Amino acid sequence: MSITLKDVARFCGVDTSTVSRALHNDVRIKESTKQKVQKAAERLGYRPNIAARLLVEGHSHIFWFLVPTVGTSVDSRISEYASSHAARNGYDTAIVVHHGNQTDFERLTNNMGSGLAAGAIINRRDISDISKIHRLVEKKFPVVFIDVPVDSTNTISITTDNSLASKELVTRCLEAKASRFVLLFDPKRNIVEQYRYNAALDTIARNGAALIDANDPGAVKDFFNQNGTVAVLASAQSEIQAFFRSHAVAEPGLTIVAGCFDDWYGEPNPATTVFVAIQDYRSIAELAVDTLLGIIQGNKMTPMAPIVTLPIAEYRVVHNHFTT
Amino acid sequence: MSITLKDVARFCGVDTSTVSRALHNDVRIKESTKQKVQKAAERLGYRPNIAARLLVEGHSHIFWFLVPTVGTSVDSRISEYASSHAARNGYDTAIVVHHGNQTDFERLTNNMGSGLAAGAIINRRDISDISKIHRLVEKKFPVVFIDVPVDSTNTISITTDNSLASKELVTRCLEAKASRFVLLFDPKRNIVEQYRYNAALDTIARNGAALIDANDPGAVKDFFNQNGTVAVLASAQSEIQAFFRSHAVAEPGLTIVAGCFDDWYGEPNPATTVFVAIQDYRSIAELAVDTLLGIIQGNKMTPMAPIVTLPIAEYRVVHNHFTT
DNA sequence: CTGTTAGCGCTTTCAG
DNA sequence: CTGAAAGCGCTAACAG
Repeated sequence: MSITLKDVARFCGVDTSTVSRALHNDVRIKESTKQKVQKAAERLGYRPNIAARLLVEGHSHIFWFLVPTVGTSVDSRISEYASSHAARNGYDTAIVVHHGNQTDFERLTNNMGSGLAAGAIINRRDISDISKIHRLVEKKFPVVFIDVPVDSTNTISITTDNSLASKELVTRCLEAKASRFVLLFDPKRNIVEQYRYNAALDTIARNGAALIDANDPGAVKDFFNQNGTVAVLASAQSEIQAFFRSHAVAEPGLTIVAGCFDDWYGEPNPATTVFVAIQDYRSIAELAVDTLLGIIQGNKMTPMAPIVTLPIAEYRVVHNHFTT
Repeated sequence: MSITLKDVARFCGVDTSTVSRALHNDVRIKESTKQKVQKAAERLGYRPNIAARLLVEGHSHIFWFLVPTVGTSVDSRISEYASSHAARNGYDTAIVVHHGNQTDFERLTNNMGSGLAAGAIINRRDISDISKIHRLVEKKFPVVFIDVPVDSTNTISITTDNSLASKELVTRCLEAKASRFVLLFDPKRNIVEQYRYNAALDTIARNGAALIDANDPGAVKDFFNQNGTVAVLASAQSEIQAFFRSHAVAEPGLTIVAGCFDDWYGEPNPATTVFVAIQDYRSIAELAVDTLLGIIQGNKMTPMAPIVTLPIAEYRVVHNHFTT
């Protein structure tokens, strides 16, 4: 068995409550006993039993960060910032993966509600049914949604202004003289894709550029076989790259540009330039944590909109260093 | 307040112990009361208080996966597999980030030892002082190290056979006719880099190929300005890419190949081919989880070596689709 | 300044 | 088959 308060108390010849208070730096405890107790605790290797503390206090100091997967830029960056910011406020962060799997999601949701977590930041991407969460929220469990918003009056979502970002990416491509576009956003996948698709579509139409259907092989072939400048837009690098690899040919008179979100690794070939909308991970994370803290402390000072959208942090431009 | 055992008990007109047993499907409870209790618990929305359960049972069913950062391939892949495999064995996994920061690492280590975690899988990359962990291990806290091994008799580490992998990468480059090498491994950074560096060095020397010093600007310039085939090896894509971008020129008579670990995104230009050693994330993860379970169950059946090395899962070859 | 006491919600003997 | 009672380790009134 490990060392408990009782052991330290016996060792020091005081009561457990005195030890507890001494270790919490209670002002009422004499400095000398504090020293004595703290030394003893250190020497005996005392570690508080979190479960017992939790049971008494009724709430933990751990946030859960519920994500579909680690390993995507959004989730990993936001969780890094969130865990740092939470730590600054005395909370630890546990990142928990739901694999986009409804069963896992609900099991984890149950566990959250069982007192292990003080609150949760949730990316519900790939999860369709979040009624369990709504039940938790009704029971005052603090929850903030992130990235993929939820449209409901009693929840708060924090996300990037995807419409604005998508519009900006199209604009950059237009400035780079693109006159024909392929959009790889899938509006049926989720609301984020939908925003990105619609805004891009709208901007393309407004500027009289041409939209080519990515699913029409003839049109796509034609897309890469004319002169001029073309643009390919998607949420992720991998989608653009897969599209290039299955369709693109390096034509002398053709210039290819691309636009995507979050990140671009490796060289952009055959594209000459890629515009990358880097989300403001830090602001999203810190706002999520602050909001969660506000809810926990019953802070109704700042009545927030159900969905808060933040602008893109930076439009990074990746150039081709090794021309095709 | 939330619904407790007592509430359910009162609602059913039975004792709390009966409710507890009914919900655990205890054989001694009459089928009819079981039904009644389970229905009531469901209807009232009863959720067990994990803290209370933990307090009496003395151990949780949560593994901690302690990583320097999420967002690198190794950590994210392994944690995905580990969390799935743990779930199959009735354990949840919390991924906790130590940011390669000694203070965070030790605080989290303390928390682990406080009963919240049943055991931990640790990637101690970027953490120099792990004496706290050794103390935990002495107190029988189940720990398995992963990726970056620890050489000590009372801990178990699971890692890739980096020497073998590095040797293989060099061999592939040699087969691709590379005669001059640059190694970007940093043997001073950690033991993994050291293994990779030494094995590569050895294989290059054995085969009579030339090693060029990456820190000598003149030598590097010369490296890219001769005809023939050259190879650049590193642990991560980003290092190779940065090296290319600051030094490489596309020369007609020069062929560039590269070798690295874990992943390659985007196009490989100016390299024509990249050999990627993909670690066996799944085996590493599952072995780590199984080992942890073994330790927890006091399973001394399989006396393991302190460091277990696994072979690479796959050598992926990435070709240049859009030639320079 | 410190000890006594009660109780957090649950599991688990021990009785019956 | 079920109830009574103890106790996990800790915190927080309440006394003194």
